[in-house]
Amino acid sequence: MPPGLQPHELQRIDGLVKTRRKLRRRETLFHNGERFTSLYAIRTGVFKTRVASDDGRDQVTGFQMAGEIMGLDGIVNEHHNCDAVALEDAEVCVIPFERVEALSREVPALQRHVHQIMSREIVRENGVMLLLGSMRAEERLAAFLLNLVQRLHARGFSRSEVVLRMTRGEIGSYLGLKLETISRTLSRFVVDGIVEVRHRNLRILDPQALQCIVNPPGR
Amino acid sequence: MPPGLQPHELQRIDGLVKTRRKLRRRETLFHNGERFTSLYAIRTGVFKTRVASDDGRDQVTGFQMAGEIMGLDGIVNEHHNCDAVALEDAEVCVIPFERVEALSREVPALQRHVHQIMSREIVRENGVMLLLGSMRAEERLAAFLLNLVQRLHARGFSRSEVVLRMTRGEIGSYLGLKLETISRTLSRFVVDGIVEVRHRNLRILDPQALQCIVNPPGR
DNA sequence: CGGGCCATTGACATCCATCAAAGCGTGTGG
DNA sequence: CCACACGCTTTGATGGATGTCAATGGCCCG
Repeated sequence: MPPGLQPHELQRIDGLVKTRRKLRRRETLFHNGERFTSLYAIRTGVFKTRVASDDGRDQVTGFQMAGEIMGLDGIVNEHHNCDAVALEDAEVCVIPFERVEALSREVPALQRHVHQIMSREIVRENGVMLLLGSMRAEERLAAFLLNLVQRLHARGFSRSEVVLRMTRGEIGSYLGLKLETISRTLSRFVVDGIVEVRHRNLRILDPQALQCIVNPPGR
Repeated sequence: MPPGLQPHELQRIDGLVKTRRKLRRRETLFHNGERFTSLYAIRTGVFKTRVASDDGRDQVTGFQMAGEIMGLDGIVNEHHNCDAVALEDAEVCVIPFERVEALSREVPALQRHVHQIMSREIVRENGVMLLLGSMRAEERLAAFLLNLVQRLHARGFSRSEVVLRMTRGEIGSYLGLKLETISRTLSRFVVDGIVEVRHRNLRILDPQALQCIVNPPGR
């Protein structure tokens, strides 16, 4: 939601949402190649988005959580360019893009908001490129964990405890690493007293140590 | 330029361009952290964009050429999030973003066009993530070369000959590899009769072979 | 004409992938 | 409600791809 709106504008923006859609774990919200009509705002649950190359390799391009928007990749070709899969039972708002375009012609604050959301996604992907292109396994995982708790904390969750909704393999795909490397690197963090791990429950004991791994002081 | 416009609309869109700006090789069009006011459309020349981590590592996030738009990353925070550097003498159109927003409220075709440009950039970055996350050095370089000639060909240049405007180091940064790896991999392509290389002049002898490297038949 | 950047190539090191095996949970069906 | 099976995770051993360090050579630009 864009900030600082008049009540009547707020009401109209509320009206953008056509329906809500519930998904069970593993269900896909949209598929690569599917016709694009709507954006999706996550109400509850965590999703992953992934792209695939022709020969079957795939790459997780992001993990999305409450309040985040999916489907922006579909605008350019009128067809979605990735899959969006629910990692747990979830609910999304369906927002027909035509309505977004129509209303944002009339409400500059909404127009600005849409541009910012798309720009934010571009900036996020720039960061992932930096991570994939120049960081080592330890650094990638540390950056991932910090990003995850930071986003969860912004949503009112603990600053230190996380329940991972994704598998080691999915984390690995996102970070350009194999699942064994994720597992091993996590184990090393445990030995070093940086995190506690029990299955998918993770507690960050020493966030500063993670920060140091991401940003080696002398370099 | 968006397609299918009325003459008077075309004229107004022409009016979006405030000024032009010429740059010499190595000059930067905008810096990370600089206040964002405008988008830039390339008229001539090739640019690179790059982001940097706090500790000084940097990552080339793209190479841009005539007709492409730079600066979209600046919208979200009102500040640019990367550097844009001319790789050769170049000229750009300066397009104040406020005007874009104002006019696209009145001209739906322009609004649509802006959305598509941003979405296209998101899709492009998805592809780079796939490349960085899951491809081997040979595959990355083959994909890079094919993408380059394809974009040059779309601009009326040869389908097989390229003058690389960037160094091996810059290609390596973009592809998440070291410059020695780029050099070695190129040399291997030469030995295999796939390309000819003389300094920055490159001729693709066997595009199908490159395509096969990108997309290994059995996988 | 000279200097510095860029590129090439070799030798070696390192990190991560691969292959493999075993343990643990979870959830599903009987 | 219990038991089994499958998926996920962990851990070890090994290998391969790419990074690192180093030296040389060639252009291009000044």
